[in-house]
Amino acid sequence: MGSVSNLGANLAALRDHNAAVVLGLLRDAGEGGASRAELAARSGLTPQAVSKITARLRADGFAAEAGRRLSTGGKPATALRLVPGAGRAVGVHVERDAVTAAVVDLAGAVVATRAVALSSGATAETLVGVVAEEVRALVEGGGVLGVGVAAPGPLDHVGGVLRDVTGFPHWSGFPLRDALAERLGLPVVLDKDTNAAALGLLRSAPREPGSFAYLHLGTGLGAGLVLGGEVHRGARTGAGEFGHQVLRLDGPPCPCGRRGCLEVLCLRAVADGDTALAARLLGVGAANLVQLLDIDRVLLGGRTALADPDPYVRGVRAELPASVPVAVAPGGERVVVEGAAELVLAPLFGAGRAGRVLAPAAP
Amino acid sequence: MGSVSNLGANLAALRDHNAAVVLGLLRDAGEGGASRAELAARSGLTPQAVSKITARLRADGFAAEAGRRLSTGGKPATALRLVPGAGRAVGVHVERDAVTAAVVDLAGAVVATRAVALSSGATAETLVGVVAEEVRALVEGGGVLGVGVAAPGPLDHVGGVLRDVTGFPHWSGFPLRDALAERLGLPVVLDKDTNAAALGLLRSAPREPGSFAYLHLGTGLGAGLVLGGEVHRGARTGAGEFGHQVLRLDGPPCPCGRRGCLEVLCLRAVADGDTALAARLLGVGAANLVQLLDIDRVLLGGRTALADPDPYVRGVRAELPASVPVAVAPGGERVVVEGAAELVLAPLFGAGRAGRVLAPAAP
DNA sequence: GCGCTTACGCAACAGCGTTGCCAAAGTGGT
DNA sequence: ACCACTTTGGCAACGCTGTTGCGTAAGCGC
Repeated sequence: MGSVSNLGANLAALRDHNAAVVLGLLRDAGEGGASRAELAARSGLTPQAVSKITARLRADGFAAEAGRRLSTGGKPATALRLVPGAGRAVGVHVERDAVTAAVVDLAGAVVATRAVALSSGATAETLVGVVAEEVRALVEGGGVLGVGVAAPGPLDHVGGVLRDVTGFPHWSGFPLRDALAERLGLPVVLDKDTNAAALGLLRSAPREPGSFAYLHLGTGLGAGLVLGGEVHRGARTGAGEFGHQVLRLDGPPCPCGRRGCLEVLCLRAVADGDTALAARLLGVGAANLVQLLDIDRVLLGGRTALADPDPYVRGVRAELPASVPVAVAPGGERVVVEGAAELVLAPLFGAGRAGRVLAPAAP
Repeated sequence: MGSVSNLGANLAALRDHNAAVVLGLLRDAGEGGASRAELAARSGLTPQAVSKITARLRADGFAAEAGRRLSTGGKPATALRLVPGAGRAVGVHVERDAVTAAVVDLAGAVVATRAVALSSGATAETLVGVVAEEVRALVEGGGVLGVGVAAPGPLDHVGGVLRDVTGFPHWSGFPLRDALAERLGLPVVLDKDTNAAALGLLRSAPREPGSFAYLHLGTGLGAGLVLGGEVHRGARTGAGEFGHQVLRLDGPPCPCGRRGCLEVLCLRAVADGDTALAARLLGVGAANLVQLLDIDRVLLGGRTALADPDPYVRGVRAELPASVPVAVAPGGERVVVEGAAELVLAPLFGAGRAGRVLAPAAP
């Protein structure tokens, strides 16, 4: 079977799982909160189980009562809500020329932001220093659960190692996650910028169907894929190489070694100012992807697409079935930083762990 | 978060999960079986928990002791193995011109097979009758857990409904699963033929990495995708439309409404006898897919590919990174029937349910 | 024969969600 | 005002889970 779900589960895992499920429902419920009975209905747990679980969450400070609802014919429900301040996470967006960081509370609201430019020839050590400095400035309040770092791909999410980032060959192989974790004394998660964006978008629209593609058109062309409510990374975090699909056999050569890649064609059209062609190409690639994976909707982002979004939305929409909505990713560039923070928060809420819902027994 | 994993879990779910995990490990262990200590190490469960779980499995007839291992310095281990005869499943492969069925035991071994031709204008009711007849002839021994049906797409796996199967427009919308289930009095699962094949291949090589693509080149061109050890179907079982990716902008029109689809180009090359071109086209499509999803390996199947496999394997391999192995899917056409049976068996062994490892409490 | 290691079961246990029951607090009919 | 009813939610006892501590079986090496 799979390499992952061969794992047994114990009572502690059961408890943690249910706590995360309830916490996730509380977060999705937002400001209004949710009553114990609602939580029971949505989770499939018994009302009594929910009472016990929420009692633990309240004792730990993660949840609190928040007034009464109107009666629906019986005793009025007591609303419970997430206590946003019970924990924080830092998201860091590493770009080729800048580092942006933000602290986010449990509800996903941005508490503070920082940004700093990155000199063009920065070494990996310099990068660690800059990021550590930004994070330190943000975590002074304490209560920070961890740091999520979104960086340009390719990279290794599992190992936390950078690969051959275009323009920064000397970063290749650098264990950014562990270096940062040691320097900061905090847990660190590393992922591709497009994956972080997809995670952020997943968070901001939890009620939407389970799969979408975030297409990022900036200096390159990549994608973040959410399949079945989970970010799909692939074994080596290599998924999302959306730009390197061949759309024109024997087309112009691409640095990746093949010919007629979407990225080459599309970026050339952008350079030529032919936005309509670029949009059409993007649409054809999106249609390939949507057909292949049966994806529910498409979101566009990236500096180039955001600078003049309408023709891209129209062009992509024209190539897709009418059943697949196309829109600009809300939040602009901000989704990457927030998604990076979400890399830390998601496990608390029972997301991002479908394959390992139940961890093995502690050693 | 996802639409699926908002579900809480109770002790019954915990027990079932662990039982399935252990049963899956026993099946993967094959003839030789596995000791309780090995099961404990692989599952992460306590040895004592494994003892209890295997005691239940033995009491239910699913597992049995199978001799002693050699000592490794202490008390020799007692091997446990799956009892293959404890349950059976029927797999049915519906093609446009034939129906094949097979009974399979818990270990996946084929116990009996049947095949019958299907007249070209068969109605959906005729199909139900033919399939029911084949299944009835096979289940006489009893102990059958369910029936898995693999049919040409598109179809709806969740609803168990056929869609517009090429050449059989009158099948569209027919609820094959429920019709069969009622007629047979057995649980029925319906899935696309390519997905069944992928599931069968996943079963036959459980130790391999977690993702692969099964590319099926026959009268059409489709794919079965296994991502992270799970078959990826998409929300509407529409995933795997591998043949309708555009490889040549403004190429020849395709019945799907677009132009330059891989399927059109590839089938035309096949019709022209230009196997090398067909193979190269298949390879380019495969490379697009491998890059997009970070897939570990590629398996080829389908009548056309199997008739003359070498050029296809070579052609596809030439377009892929060297790190991605390409091979002919072992078992030929047989994988579809066996995979269909696996649709029934997989849930017993803890596979195919990563998103719903823990079911909600019983109503 | 002795010490050591490994495999595994028995018994007591802590902790999980469940069940049965009851109190609280509204609505709506009379 | 009163009563019947509905809905919310807690308390206590319970059944069942995997865990822990310890004892026993059964091999190896010296």
